[in-house]
Amino acid sequence: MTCRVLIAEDHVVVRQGLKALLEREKFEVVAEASDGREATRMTRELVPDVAILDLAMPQLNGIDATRAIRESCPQVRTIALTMYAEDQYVLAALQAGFRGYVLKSQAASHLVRAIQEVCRGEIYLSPAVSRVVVDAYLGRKSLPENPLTQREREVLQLVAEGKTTKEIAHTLGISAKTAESHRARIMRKLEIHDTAGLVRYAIRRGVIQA
Amino acid sequence: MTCRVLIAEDHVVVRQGLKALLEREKFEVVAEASDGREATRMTRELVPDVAILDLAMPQLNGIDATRAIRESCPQVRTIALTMYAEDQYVLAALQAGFRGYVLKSQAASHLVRAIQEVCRGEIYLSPAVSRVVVDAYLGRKSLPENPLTQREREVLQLVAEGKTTKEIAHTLGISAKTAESHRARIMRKLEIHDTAGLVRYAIRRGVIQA
DNA sequence: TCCCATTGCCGGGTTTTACCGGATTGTCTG
DNA sequence: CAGACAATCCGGTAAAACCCGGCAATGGGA
Repeated sequence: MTCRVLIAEDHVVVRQGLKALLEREKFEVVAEASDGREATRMTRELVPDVAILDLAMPQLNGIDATRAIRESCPQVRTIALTMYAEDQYVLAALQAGFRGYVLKSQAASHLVRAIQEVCRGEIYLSPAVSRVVVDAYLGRKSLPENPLTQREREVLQLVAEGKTTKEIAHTLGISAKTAESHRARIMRKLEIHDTAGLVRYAIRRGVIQA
Repeated sequence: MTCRVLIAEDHVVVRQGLKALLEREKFEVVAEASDGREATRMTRELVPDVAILDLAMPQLNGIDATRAIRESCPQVRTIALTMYAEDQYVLAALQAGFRGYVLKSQAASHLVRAIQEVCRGEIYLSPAVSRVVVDAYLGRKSLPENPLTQREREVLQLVAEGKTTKEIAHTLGISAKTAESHRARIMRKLEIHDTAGLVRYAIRRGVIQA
């Protein structure tokens, strides 16, 4: 079976690299798009079997592009190709109708496999993200944005600003031990186990600026 | 002329895509690295003609990797491959000794051209970044002085990535005590006295991404 | 040539973090 | 009302981070 593929990815070098790779694997790359809007338009015109979409694209992101594609061409299956493994992206992608989710940090063979499976009507998830989905199912919770409570976010911010536990306790008018528990619970929830990780998380989430 | 190339890029799919692309163009890809440290080690072992380095890599970023490469293998020419067109990255890259600077948003032909030029001893800049360089020359715009030494920046990056002192020592092949003194010296120089502050500094300076 | 910056190493100290337990109160919701 | 969860507090331990000295080899620049 020859599988007709569309690639949407804003970095041209990367996109052409993917194309070379897929062609070597005997897929037929029928179109390349630089942004989500172009991707939806080309999909309508050419109706590929599979559309591979980067999530981070100008004009229209991959999530919304898939929603658009599912409306106009429901028979076209889409695969997300991204560097993000965080649950908010994964769950949002699945809700939008992606049939595959592949991390850029995985080997190319994963992408090849994903295309084959999705083309056959199956679902393909990168191993690292399967866990996220199972967790979400078991918890019956599509974690909204932020699993942290108000109080925990306050503590997170102060930690990320470089305050010691003692200073945090003083600022919030609680005991040092309590501040410590908050910090510990934050770490458990986020599965981050060092201060540096908390700081990076806080910056990514916009809790503080670098 | 066959050009022996090393590719360093942390996202495996992207890296393998680039490899497929370059091999189609008859370059010989002699090595692939997932981080800057691996890239410098492989460069020493295999001495390629050209090393293509992503700027954003774990363990050791592309800028510092090029510095290291220029010390141990000055005959190896390096090309930066990145999504960043901001002057701080471009100028820092040139100061570090990169002979080529290609944006991921450019067509693959630019990368091919860059490899050919650089291999021949020339300099290659993506059109969009040439402007930055000329501006900097005309305006005598230079980067804010970075008070840290190469070694200190390496330690800083690892600290900001959440590595413990012991892990840093192991990574760099030095004693834990030495790693500790580096960290202490960094803190004294920058007048930053906590990990969180170091992480924010590292992100501001582009040593790591959030 | 002499000096200084850099890098690496060591001892010995205090403070803070990270992780392990457990407990109480109030609120909101099914 | 029961159960879940948020927020608070507490004790203990081992590891790590932080801070203070000093010392030695190196190699390049004044």
